[in-house]
This record gives sequence, structure tokens and C-alpha cells, in this order.
Amino acid sequence: MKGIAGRNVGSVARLAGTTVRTMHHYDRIGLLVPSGRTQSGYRAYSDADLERLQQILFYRELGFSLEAIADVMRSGKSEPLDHLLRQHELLGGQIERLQRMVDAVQKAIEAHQMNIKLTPEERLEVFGGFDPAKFEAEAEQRWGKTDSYAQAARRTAEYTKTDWQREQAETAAVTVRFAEALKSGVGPDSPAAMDAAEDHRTQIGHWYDCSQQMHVALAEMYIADPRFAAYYEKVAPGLARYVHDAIVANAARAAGSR
Amino acid sequence: MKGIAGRNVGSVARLAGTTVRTMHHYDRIGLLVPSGRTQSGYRAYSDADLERLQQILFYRELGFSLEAIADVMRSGKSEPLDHLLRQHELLGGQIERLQRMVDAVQKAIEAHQMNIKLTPEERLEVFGGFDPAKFEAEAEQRWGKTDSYAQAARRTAEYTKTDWQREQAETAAVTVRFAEALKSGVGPDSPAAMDAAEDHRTQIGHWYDCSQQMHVALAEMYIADPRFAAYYEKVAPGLARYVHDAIVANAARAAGSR
DNA sequence: CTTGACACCGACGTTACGTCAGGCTCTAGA
DNA sequence: TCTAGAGCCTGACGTAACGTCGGTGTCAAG
Repeated sequence: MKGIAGRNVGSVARLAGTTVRTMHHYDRIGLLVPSGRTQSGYRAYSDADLERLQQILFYRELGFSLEAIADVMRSGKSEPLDHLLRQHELLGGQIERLQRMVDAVQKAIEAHQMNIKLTPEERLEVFGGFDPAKFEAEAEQRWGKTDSYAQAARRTAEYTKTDWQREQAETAAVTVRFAEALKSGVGPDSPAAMDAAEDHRTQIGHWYDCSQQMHVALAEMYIADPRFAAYYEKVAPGLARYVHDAIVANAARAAGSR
Repeated sequence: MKGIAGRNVGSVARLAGTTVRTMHHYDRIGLLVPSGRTQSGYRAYSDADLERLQQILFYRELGFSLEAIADVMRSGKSEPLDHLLRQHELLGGQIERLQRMVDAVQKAIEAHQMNIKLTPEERLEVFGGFDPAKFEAEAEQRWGKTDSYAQAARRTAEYTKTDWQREQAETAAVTVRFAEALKSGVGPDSPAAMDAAEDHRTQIGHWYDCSQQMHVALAEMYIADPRFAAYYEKVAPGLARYVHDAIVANAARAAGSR
């Protein structure tokens, strides 16, 4: 009947690296109800369902309870970009925490090697400083609890239509600057190109903190991923590579001037 | 009766950032049985108990089940250093995984901004590639399962007494080289001092991968922590700072020559 | 000597699934 | 076309790692 039948549980579970039982569970508790069923009762997951599943798994990896995930998913402004920015922030926090743990371990190893005894207090302080339910509590505090998510004080939530248009325009403007630099014949390591790259980075900074390293990683994606490359190639042939090289050059300049 | 009474549950729980109930639980299942009890039946935790607790919490943070933790704790060669090196390695893996997730999020954000649609497969592949029980399975495979931990093929497990002595001697030798450089009046940014720093880093590399950044972090600890500083100051006054500066200079040299 | 904070233990509740069990469905091959 | 085996369905019970009582004993400060 339907040309777009949707995927069945097994394939979805495999794709997401989880189990069929988990999918059943999420269905039961209403966290992820497949948007369709075959006439024989099989669950049929649409692409939108899969996107939602990804968000769910992301938050789960970050230590959220399923209930908390349900809350944040149904929270007023749950546009994809909001989730992505939030996840980026949370990941940053997690990495920072792990980094602190690495520091503690290195300290312990060095201490061992030097025959220095660390006090239990010292060794445990890395845990003491961390609240297990920190994220959820913080989230509740930041977005206001129980259903009052609508009036969230999230950064993007305060964006007006004009803000969005400005944002879009800036993105386009930087792309155009790259294209013009390319057309004018100056190399990607020219000041014009590198300045455009830096502005590109600043622009990303409107959403999240983007280090030079991160920026270079993004640049590599621009040429590695055909769809991203196409975005630039559509503006001017060779632009993807040019943007990449400009970003790399800019990062090198920044590293050198340190 | 006992001069060293040991700590009671409440204080331990607070120190470790966990709950009394958790301590009860670990006691019940035999994972962490307090080494003493007061005559009134209160649990009394020794410093050794606290150290064990730290290890437990570390592994728990890394996603191990309590049973798996019990296994690894009772595994033959469970010297503190073994645990530390293992934890360092595991933390590295975790950070790498989170970094991959960050990359995925950044890619999604960029895609959103460029009006590029990512396929569900792409968005989920970051999860699919990761096996939740990966660590435990990997651990079992690497250290041999169920009680045969004794014949573990861990790096340090193969160390003979002579190896350990050599290791110790090398550590001491590098310290002496720093001291001699200091005494000879050359600055911490002299080739002699910087080479010593690089050798110091290489020496750490016998245990774990130590980047220049990590090395600098260690150096800062050498002057920030009085006990580590004392280790060097005992050899020669001003040596802690000297070692720190040499390591920083060496890192700068390495960064510059890139 | 009392009172409030803390400890003990047993027992039941909870979250997020794992693991059957019994029965229908679908697809590839004989 | 028929059939075997893999896959899906819905209960229903099991499990891990605690949370949360409830009733009771203990300890240190006032």
C-alpha cells in the first residue's frame, strides 16, 4: 500500500546500535512511538522517528534519565538546532570532567613513581566535586521546570526572525567573500582569504565555542563530505578546497603568532 | 579501643560524592566491606578502604558493572599502578568517543546551517559504531576471563624486578640531569635542560602516551603541589621551578618546529 | 539527661531494560 | 506452491543498582 513503508524494529535497532527490546520499551513509555504500523502490526519507523531516536540516544549517553529526555524533547522550543547546541554544550562539559579525571590519574601515577602518598581526600575530590544528577538539575534550573519550558531562556530562543535572517545573511556573506577571493586570484593563504576564514570561525562562535582545531576539523569535512563540498562548489568551482585551505592557513597563522 | 577509629559511612559518602545507601549496597554485595566496625556496629572505613572506593568509583564512572569491577579488583596483579594505567587508557577511549560525538554534532549544525539534509544512517552511525559493553568485553578478552586474570598479559605484568629497577634508575637519572643543568648555570630554555625535559617525557611514555600538552600540565603540578615540589626541592633548591620551565620551553620548541 | 543528627537493618519501590514464552508473519529456497 | 527459519508481536517475569521508607539503637552537644 505504502511506497514508503518505513523501517522495521530490527534494522533500526541495528542502525542505532541498540536492541529491539529497547525500542519496545521506548514505544511503551511513549518516548518514541513509531509513526506507523503495517497492517500486520509491525512497527514502521519513519526518518523523522530515526532523527528523534538519535536525539534520545544522545541525551541518554549524556546520562539523562528517560523521563528527563522526554521532558526536554517535548519542551517548547525543541527545534533541531536547539538540541544540537545543547548537546554540544553538554558534551563539552563531559569531556572537561573526563579531562579532570585524566589529570587526577596522571597525578596519582607521578605520585606513585616519586613515592609520594596522596591523601584519600585528594584522590576522592575529583568525584566529590561532581554531582551525578548535575545535568538534570542544571537543566531544570536553566530551562525552568515542569512544563514551563516554553518560556525558556535559551540563547536561540531569544532569536527573532530578523536575527535569524541576519545570521543567514552573514553565513552567505562569508561564503561570498571566499568566492571573491578565489576569483580575484589570491591564494588561500592570502590575508583576504585568511581573514574570511577567521570571520567564518567567529560566525560559528555565535553558536558554540569553536577553537582553531575544531575549525580545521570542520574544514576537512567540507572537502571530505560530498554534500558539504557541493554547497561550496555550487557557488564556485574549487571553492570547497579553497575554503579548506584558507581555514588551515588561518589556523597556522594563529598558532604561529602565539 | 582503637586510636585509628576509621571514618563512618556518612563522612565517606560525602567525601566520595555518593550516598550512604550506596555504601551499604557495596558492603552487602561484598564489593567494599569496611575493614572494621565499632563495638556498636558502625562501619569504620580505613584509608585503604577509601583508596579501594576511589578505584571502584573510577571504574563505575567508566561504565563498568559492579560485577565487572569486582572481577578487575580481585584480578591477580591489581597493584595500584596497574589500575591507574588501565584507567588512564580507558579514559582516553572515553574522551575519544565523546570527541567523535562532538564532531557529529558539529557536522549536524553545519548541515543545518547550509540546508543540507543528513541521512538517518549518517546521524546514527556514531552510535552504531560503539558497543555499550565494549569495555567489559574488551577487558575480558585482554586480561583473560573469570579468575585467569593471574596470567594477565598486561604490560607492567611482564615487568621483572630488574625492569622496575631500571625504570626507577631512569627516573632518578633524568632528575639528576635537571639538577646538573641547574647547577651549571644554564637556563631552563637551554638545549641541555630541554633535552632532559624531552627525555622525561619519553620516560613517562613507557607507561602512557604523554603529549606535550599533558606534559606541561604535569609540569604545572610539580610547582603547584607542595609535595611534588618537595620531591625536586629535596634534590636541589629551585629545581621544581627549573624542571617546570624546562618542560614548558621544550613544549614550545616542539610546537615551534612543527 | 534529653534531643536531634546519624547509624543500623530489613523490605519494598524504581529505572531501564534482559530474557523467556507462546503465537503470528514474511521471505527465500526446494 | 509449500515450508523452514528468521523476524515480529505482546505479555510477563527477572535483574542491576540503587532510592526510599520504617522502626530502632547511638552519639555528642547543650
